[in-house]
Amino acid sequence: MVIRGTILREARGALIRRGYSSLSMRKLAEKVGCSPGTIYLYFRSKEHLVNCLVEDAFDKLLNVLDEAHDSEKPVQSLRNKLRAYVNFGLRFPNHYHLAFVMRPTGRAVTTEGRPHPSFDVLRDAVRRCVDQKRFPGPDIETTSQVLWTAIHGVTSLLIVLPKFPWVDQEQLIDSVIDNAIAGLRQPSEKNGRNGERHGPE
Amino acid sequence: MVIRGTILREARGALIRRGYSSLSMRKLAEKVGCSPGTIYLYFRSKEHLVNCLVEDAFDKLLNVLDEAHDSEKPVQSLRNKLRAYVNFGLRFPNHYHLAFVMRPTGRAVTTEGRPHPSFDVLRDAVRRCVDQKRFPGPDIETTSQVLWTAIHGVTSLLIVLPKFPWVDQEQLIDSVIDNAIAGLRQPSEKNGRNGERHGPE
Amino acid sequence: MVIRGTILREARGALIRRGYSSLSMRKLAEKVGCSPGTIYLYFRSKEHLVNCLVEDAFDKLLNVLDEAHDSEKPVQSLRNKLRAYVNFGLRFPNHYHLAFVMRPTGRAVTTEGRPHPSFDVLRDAVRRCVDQKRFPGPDIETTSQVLWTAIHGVTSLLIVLPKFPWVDQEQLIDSVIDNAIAGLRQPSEKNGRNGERHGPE
Amino acid sequence: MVIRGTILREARGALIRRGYSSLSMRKLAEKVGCSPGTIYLYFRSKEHLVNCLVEDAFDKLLNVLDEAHDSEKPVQSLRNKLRAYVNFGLRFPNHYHLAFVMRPTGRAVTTEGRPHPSFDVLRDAVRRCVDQKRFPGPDIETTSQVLWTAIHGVTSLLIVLPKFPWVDQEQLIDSVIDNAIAGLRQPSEKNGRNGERHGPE
DNA sequence: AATGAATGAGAGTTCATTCAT
DNA sequence: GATGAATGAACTCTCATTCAT
Repeated sequence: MVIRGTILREARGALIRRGYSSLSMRKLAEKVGCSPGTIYLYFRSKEHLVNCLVEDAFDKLLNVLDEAHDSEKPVQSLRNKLRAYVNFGLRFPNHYHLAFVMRPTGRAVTTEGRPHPSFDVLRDAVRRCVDQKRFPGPDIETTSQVLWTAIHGVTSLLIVLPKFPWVDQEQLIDSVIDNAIAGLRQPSEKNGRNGERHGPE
Repeated sequence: MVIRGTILREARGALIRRGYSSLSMRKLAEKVGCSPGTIYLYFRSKEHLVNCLVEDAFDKLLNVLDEAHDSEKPVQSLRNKLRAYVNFGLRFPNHYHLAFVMRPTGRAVTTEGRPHPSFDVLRDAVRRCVDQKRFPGPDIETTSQVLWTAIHGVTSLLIVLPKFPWVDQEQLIDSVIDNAIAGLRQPSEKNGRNGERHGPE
Repeated sequence: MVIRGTILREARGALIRRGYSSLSMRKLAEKVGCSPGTIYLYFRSKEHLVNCLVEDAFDKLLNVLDEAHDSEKPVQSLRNKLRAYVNFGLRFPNHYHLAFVMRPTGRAVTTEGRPHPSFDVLRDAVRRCVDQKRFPGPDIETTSQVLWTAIHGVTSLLIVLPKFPWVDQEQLIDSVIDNAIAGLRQPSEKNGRNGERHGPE
Repeated sequence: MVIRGTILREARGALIRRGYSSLSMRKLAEKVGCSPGTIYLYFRSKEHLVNCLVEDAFDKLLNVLDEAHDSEKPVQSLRNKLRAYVNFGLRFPNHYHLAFVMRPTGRAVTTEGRPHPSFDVLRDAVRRCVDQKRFPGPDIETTSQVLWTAIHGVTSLLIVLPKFPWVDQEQLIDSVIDNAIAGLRQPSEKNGRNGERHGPE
């Protein structure tokens, strides 16, 4: 069964490097050190193989979020989850890319219209903050999605554009998380797209 | 020369729908209504064609940001730029995907280590806010990158996961932008990744 | 366009020799002297190629039957058609095999439940015999089918089992046709499958 | 040893449904419920397996012909054999197809240039008719072959072209046999392929 | 400027078969 | 006896690309 793991590992790398269509079962077999047919003993098809990769990525993410240090202070706890999310993306960029950037099928992230359990973890952490009056907003769903887009933004850009002249990476990530949470803590000023309705800025 | 534009247009659509490797020069020629060889009169290779697509995408983005309504109120002006960025991504998901999601090499987004001019537009807008004391932070570069990751996060997720059960899209985008700017306006509390150093949360 | 003919010719031979599934597009290309892809410039798929072969076979048969020497004596005319049919099978065993023995799809011989036009030629010849009182039977359709099965029997067996210790081939064919027609000329004794109902035999 | 029978049975069905080359040892094993390797314990190779199928088919046919109800009336006896032959083909189309239609080599039907014993049964029945003066012709071999081609014709066409708009099947078969025998009973008019030598037709 | 016929490489997949266990 | 993992060759078909016209 060690060969199955090898296939997954090699496939993950190749998939990110070259994209779905350029992931060649033949070349993959060569890298793995087996014959093309052998892969089909473990995976029904190329699509099945990629689906397994995505599933794995989500499972891994869910584990990471679950295990993120829980604090009695709910905001700190949320902060830990957010940071764990980004760390996961940076330590397993292939997994992250698979799950949220490449999305060969997009199936895994939403099963039948419901978000993936890993998003539930995030939402729960937000809910606890609201329950304990740390955040004003009543709209837990919106808040959760805002936070998710924030950390996805920094994670995916760092992965996809590693050569961009980023400021210090740690500082950037901290700033993103700090800023997102800081924004939540004060009563939101609703400043819609039409803009310029309030006082001088 | 009209044929060149047709090729680019059809290629752009097909590229996103099917991915780079599934973009077939033969099928492209069929859609365009010319022979396969004809494409090679305008583009050296498939790679060259795709590079041209990416360039175009960035040019288009730059135009959009430049033309975003400038206000005398610098924060409103920044807000307009951010909103224009998201709008660009949503109205031209093909371009956006090409420019910021798909290209693993990120060649176009950073030419020789320097950010693309469209990022300069964003940084300038931030600088004006700081100059006019709307934002406390002195670190313009970090602030700009934080804002970029925020709007990239929401833009790319909306594009990549259209079936996710998002809250109302306009509301989400507004919230993201509001929250990001709100966070900037108050003195940031530095709450590092080790967490739990401050008072009760 | 000469290459298309070459492909068809080589494919016909290989198809009979090795059967549909063993007809290899690669090997075919090699025999033809072109690359595998070239075949696909002329035929959409392997199935399409084989269908063309079958169509051709039927067209050829129809031609042969149409051109069979028509006599003023209707039975002689019928006899000529029957003999032409067998001759066709023996001179173009590949075509015949394709049309009536192998039948990879079986489409060609009956289009939407109707017999192929070449069967019409045979039926017309029978009808003329009946019209001119050479044959007693009123049932033209049954008579035609009986004759067809007779000549198909000898044709296909001669093709499929060339090594069987046949009596002289010409004599056999003549005997088959003679016998089939001789049987028709006398009022048929209906001797059902249960048998032994009539007088001593 | 029950497994050997299962293999043969499943193979027979698959062979006809899908053709020789599409008969997959792997899928066969799956249907049988054993591993691919197991089949090779009973059959040296795919070819060997198919040869066994053909042998079986001939054995079965021989049994059927032998057991066909023998009558004291020799023509009726012959008729019974012919009818049994057709019935065999229709009740075991897989076997029949294997034995007389599919095999291009025709190995089984002629072993070292001699006809298969099942043809002997037919010839014997003919011989008895001639011995008892029911048939005029002295040429038993030709007569036997003529009869064989007749019943093979109707049998194989009914199997190969089930969708052809045949007249009632029983009626057709009876007509074929009646007609073949009727033809034999009257002195054959020798009307060769050059035709038109005799009186008006 | 444009074509269309052609190519060689390579894609995913299935095959009959082997062999250590 | 029987297995199941593995193989290497073969499959149909599509690809980006070239080039004589």
